[in-house]
Amino acid sequence: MPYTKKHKEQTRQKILQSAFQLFTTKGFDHITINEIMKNCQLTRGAFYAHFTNKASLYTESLKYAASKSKLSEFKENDISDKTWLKQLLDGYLSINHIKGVQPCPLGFLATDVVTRDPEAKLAYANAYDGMNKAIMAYAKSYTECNSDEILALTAMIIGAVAISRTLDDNKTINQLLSSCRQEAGIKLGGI
Amino acid sequence: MPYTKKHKEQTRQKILQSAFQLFTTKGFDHITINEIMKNCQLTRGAFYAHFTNKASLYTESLKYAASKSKLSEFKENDISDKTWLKQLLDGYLSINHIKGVQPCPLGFLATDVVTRDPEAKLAYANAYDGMNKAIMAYAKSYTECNSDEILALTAMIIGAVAISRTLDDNKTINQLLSSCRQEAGIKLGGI
DNA sequence: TACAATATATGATAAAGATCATATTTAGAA
DNA sequence: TTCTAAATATGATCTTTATCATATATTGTA
Repeated sequence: MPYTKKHKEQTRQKILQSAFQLFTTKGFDHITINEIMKNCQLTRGAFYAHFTNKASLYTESLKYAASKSKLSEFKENDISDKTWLKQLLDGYLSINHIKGVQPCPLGFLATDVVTRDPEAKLAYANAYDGMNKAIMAYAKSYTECNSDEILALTAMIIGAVAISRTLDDNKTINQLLSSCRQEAGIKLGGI
Repeated sequence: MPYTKKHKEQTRQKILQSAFQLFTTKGFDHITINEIMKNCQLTRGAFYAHFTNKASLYTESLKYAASKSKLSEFKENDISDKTWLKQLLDGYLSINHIKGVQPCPLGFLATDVVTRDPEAKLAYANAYDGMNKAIMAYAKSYTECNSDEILALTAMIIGAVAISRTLDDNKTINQLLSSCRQEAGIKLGGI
């Protein structure tokens, strides 16, 4: 009985993490299984001991990321102060986020996921739902916003990330991000 | 001297139109040159008499669409009434738009364009700039909005389109679109 | 109507990359 | 230390598709 189950599970998670980072920043079609495996010090062949194919890895990596997301953590905590909002805005709408540090799939894969299989789209939709729920929960404590206003707010935040990533000029990006931080802050009762 | 220049130009435009429709709805990597040509009753081989390669077709089709966009028309007209806003919101934030009728690349290609070459990104950035300018021009007449607020508004609108396309449930889509129409309408001085 | 130049179509090539089949390595247990 | 089953690596295959090379079709003009 070589290798402990723990070891395999750890390897699996390394692959998921690697895949998530690369898929979100480059998109499904621009990343090879080779690259994903190399990125976590493994090789192509090992892949198929863990996943059936590339498409399922994509879906699994989305689920994996959602399960580790800070957004869901926030939801569980009793939100007791406004630091959550500040963290959200400063983290999500930041140049660091745009450049790929802890990317959120909602903004990064908004177009990419459209052409994926139903499972992948479902994973994306669940993450989207989670984000809305988390912000709605916050808004309930601190604002008079109804859920429609939160839907629009979420679209703005995700849109800002998606658009920022298409732009080359950092000044333009910062202006966009700053505008959206400002608007979101106001809408959510101040930071 | 067979074929008039006009004929070649018309063929070129047919290809551009076909490419734009297919690229925007499916993304660069999920459309083959074959499909683009078949979609306008031509075949693969004819393609290279008009364009050097697939990447340049993508860029050209973005420019082509931008040049025909209603957004730029709006900018040129003296905006004399509020029908422009109504048309924008009802057209852009509509299920018809989401489903691919006259797709706008800003929402449809937000992620896709990130991995394209600099020329394609520039074409996208120009279209984005055009949209902002058009809405800013409108806002100047009808609201007290500053340009930062318009940047956030545009992000919301584009984000709403991008997210809607990822979702399968029409009810959810309509709710999102309706929320954003509502918010945008208020922000821009009522419809 | 026949020609010429260009547009279009067809067949060939070649590269990339997902997946499969097989070989090798690893580490825990006897 | 040796053995074994699972994990990992390597090599081979096969499909897809962009692009190239060549052949055919078209149409305005003489």
